[in-house]
Amino acid sequence: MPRKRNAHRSPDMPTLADVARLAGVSEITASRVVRAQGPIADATRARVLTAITELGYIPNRAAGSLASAGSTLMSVLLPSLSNIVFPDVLRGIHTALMETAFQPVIGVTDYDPLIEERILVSFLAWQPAAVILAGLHHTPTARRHLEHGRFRVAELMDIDGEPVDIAVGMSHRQAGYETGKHLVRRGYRRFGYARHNVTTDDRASARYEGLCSALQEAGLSLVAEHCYPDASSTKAGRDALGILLAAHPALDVVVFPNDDMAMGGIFHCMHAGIAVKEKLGIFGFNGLDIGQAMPMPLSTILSKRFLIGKTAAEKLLESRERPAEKTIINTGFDIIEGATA
Amino acid sequence: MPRKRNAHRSPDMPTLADVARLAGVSEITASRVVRAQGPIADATRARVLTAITELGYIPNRAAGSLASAGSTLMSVLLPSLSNIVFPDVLRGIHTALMETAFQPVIGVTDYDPLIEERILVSFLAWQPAAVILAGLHHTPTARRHLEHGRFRVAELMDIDGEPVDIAVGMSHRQAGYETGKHLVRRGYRRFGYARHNVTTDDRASARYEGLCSALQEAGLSLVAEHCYPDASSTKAGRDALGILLAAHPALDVVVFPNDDMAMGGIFHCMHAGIAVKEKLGIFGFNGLDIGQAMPMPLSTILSKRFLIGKTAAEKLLESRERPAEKTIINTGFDIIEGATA
DNA sequence: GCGTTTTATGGTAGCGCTGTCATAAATCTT
DNA sequence: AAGATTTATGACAGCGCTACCATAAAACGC
Repeated sequence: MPRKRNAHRSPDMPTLADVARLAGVSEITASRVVRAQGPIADATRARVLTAITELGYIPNRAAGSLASAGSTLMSVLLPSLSNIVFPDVLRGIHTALMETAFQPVIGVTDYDPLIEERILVSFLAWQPAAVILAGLHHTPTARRHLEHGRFRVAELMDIDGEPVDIAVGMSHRQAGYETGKHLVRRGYRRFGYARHNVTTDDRASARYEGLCSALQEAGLSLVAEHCYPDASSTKAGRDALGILLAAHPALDVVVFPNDDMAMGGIFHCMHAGIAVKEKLGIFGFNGLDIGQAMPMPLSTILSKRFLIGKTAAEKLLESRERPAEKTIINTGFDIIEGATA
Repeated sequence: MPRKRNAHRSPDMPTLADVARLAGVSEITASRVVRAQGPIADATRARVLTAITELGYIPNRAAGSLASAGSTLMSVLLPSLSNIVFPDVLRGIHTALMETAFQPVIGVTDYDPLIEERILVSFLAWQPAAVILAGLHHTPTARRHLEHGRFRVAELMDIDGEPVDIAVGMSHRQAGYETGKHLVRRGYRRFGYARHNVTTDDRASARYEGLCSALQEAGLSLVAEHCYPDASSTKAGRDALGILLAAHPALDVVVFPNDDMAMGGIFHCMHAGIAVKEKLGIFGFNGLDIGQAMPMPLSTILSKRFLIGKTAAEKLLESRERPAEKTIINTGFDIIEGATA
């Protein structure tokens, strides 16, 4: 019976059957050549490859996914693309997937677990080979999907908790704690903290708690904090420090949730003629390149974002099946002494 | 005949048939409810929706794509994720797709047309609804695929050329030209240029050419240029300016291909005690937030990256079919006077 | 040289969904 | 009220590919 349905296809879009016919082999053999799977005689492979080139054949991944109940897609759910942190993670993922057949599909959750859940479900419709998300905190529904799905799962950035499958990152609580210890050791005593308004940034909160507990151990506590009523940015840091110092001029060090804001803090000091480090210490988080290229390199903690993304993707590729036990990979962090605290 | 092939599926993964059975309707009716397509009685829709919730049904997009010869994926090919420019574009795209069924699939080309071609072909295997790429310059093979494919195409950033379907961006040649005019008007005469090593960044080259022709019109020309032997970064700008000034101390203004490098230039001046603007003008490109949050806001050109991404994605969604005539949308640019030139 | 394993290939039956066409019921015309 | 239109639903056949099983030939073991 003749085809009835071709109307909606390009008439000249070749299929595997066309390739097989031209190469004089069966469809399944052609399929094996395309997927580089199973034993194929060299001569046969060459014939099929020639036919593919000749026809300009492009495999239909939808059909492949349907038939094999799996795909070469990797779902990546990131909280934000507004600062360079998550693009760095994405770059790491991309680097690991470069020479593989896998392709990342990106979603941005805006730090909202409900949006994360919604996007996750829509991604699952593609039967991804793996799902990568940030943090260990998800909605119950999302968590259920992650646990019961037939795909690998990597949770990035944070390792303080119980992962579904793999966690790659660092302890943000410890980073905050080490920040506190370091600054106390340096002689700072009157601590300020400049927060931003994203309350669901669990990592920032964990660092904050770590900082507080380090201060407590030293018999200190935060003298002042200010929450900038908007998202994190350099301007936010600059304005927040201004407000903080106006109310508490005696502060001798201010910790920021990230480098962007900390650089804003430095810019405020430059503008207001405050001697950074001598008069007021500034400490950030992330270790962005730009902070290190400043005349006075920012004191901060280097988070290994590229490495986290790359390691996670590589780890996911190791086995298609989820192993019995969970994996936690600590990529650690480095304190960058810098010149601002 | 009983199913033979279920072994590789989760046994409890419900299909449309399960939903239809539970709701007491045919598969196609259930399908119409899922896709919100075609006329459905309210009562029927409600019954199907209930069944979907009850079963936790997740549609299989691979099957849908196969049957309809189309997908809800939008392929996005970006040159880089290393600075915030393309993540900004991606954010714009993401914002436009937020409430739609479309999902971006990201590829990074590293400014290499051959990698772009390779990734494009692998993306076409998913029969995307649209392809978004940067620039108007592609390999002949890529161009052929773009022209003959059954999907919309948007080429971003640049509008100096002939698009395949839609182009959204600005004239980089003109931006460079306006930069030159502006600086000449300000009284600068001895121009330097600090380049980076990515020779395939066509936009940067176009700006460079525009700058040169503006200088020529004013009877001037570049006194000196330096090509930093590495990728663009703040450090690159800082080092490049150092080298440039060592060889040509008489320069009174240096133009950088982007804000990252220009900020590095400012950092060099701060470090070397050079009075920015009075002694040496610094001019960038992009209008990054961080440059504007500095005590001395960077003089630069604001490129509307978020808008470009958002506009392109919105435009692509307007019609599934490629219209007869090509569209060019000029999002323009603003000169930010700043305080550094 | 005769079983046994390995290598290379093919036939067939779906994977889960949607396009097409058909039909029945409800609503609108004049 | 009879025909024309719109609204709501369904039967069915594939979309292009791969899992599963089968088969035949070649290589191997002793």
